[in-house]
Amino acid sequence: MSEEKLNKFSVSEDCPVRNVLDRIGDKWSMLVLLVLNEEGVLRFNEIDKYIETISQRMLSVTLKGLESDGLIKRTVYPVIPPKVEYELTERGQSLMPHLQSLVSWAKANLNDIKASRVAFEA
Amino acid sequence: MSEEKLNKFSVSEDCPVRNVLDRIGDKWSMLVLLVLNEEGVLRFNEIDKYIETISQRMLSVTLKGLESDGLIKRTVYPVIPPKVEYELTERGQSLMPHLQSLVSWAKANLNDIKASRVAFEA
DNA sequence: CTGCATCCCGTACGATACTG
DNA sequence: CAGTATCGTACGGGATGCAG
Repeated sequence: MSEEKLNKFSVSEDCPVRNVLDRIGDKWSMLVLLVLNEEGVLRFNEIDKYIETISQRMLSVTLKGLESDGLIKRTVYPVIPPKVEYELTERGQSLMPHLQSLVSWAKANLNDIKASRVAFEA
Repeated sequence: MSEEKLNKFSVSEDCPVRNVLDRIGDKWSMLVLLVLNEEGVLRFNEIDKYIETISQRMLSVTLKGLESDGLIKRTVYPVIPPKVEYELTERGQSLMPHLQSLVSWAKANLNDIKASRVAFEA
C-alpha cells in the first residue's frame, strides 16, 4: 500500500465524488432529474404530481439545490397566477446518461438485493 | 401528461432507484466500494486508513450495510489477533463501472459546479 | 400557483470508551 | 485487530400556515 495510493483515496473536504454525490445522493434530487429528463419542461405542480410522495417544502429545497449547481434552469413568467418552469441545463443533460446507467443496474439487481437483505437478517 | 407516464415515475415504497441510491448515496458506502474496487482485498484497519476521516463506528455500520446487500463479502479468519477481510462480490463488481462513470463526470464538472454555487449565492 | 417560514421529530453521524 | 456500547448533536425532512 503505497503513500501515493493512500492519498488517492484519502478523503478531504474537496473530494470530487462526495461533492457530487452529496447533491444527487439526497432523498429527492435524482428523482427530480429523472422526471425532468423524461418530460423536458415542467411546472412546479407538475413535478409535484410526478413524484407523489414529495412535500412542497422538499421539492422547493431540492429544486433550489439543483439550480445552484447549474443542473436545472428556472424560468419565471411574470403573469398572474405565477408560472414557473424547470428544465435541465446542458450540464444537467450531460449527467443523465450516467444516472440512467445506474438506474438500469438498480432495476436489474433490485430483486436480488432485496433477497440478500432478507437472508442477511437471518 | 398521460396516466401511464404518471405511474412510471410516481414514487412508491418500491422505487428501484431509491432502493439502490439509499444505500450507496449515504455518506460513506460509495467511498468504501471505490477503495475495495481499487485495492481488491482489505482488512478493516486498512480501509480505515484509506478513508482517513471515517470513524470506526461508521465504517462498521457501512460495511454491514454493503454486506447485507450482497455488494461486499466478509471473511473471518479464526486467529488471534482476529483477522477479517473485505472484498467486492460479483454483484458489487458489476456496479462499479456505473459508479466509475459517475465519478468521471464528477471530476470533470467539479470546478464548474463550484463556480455555479458561488455565483448562485450572489 | 408558487414557494417561503415555522415548528417538530427521527435518525444519521461523530467522539469516546470498552471488549474478545 | 476488529469491532460494540453509549451518549450527544446536527441535520434532513414532514406538517402546517402564510404571502405575493
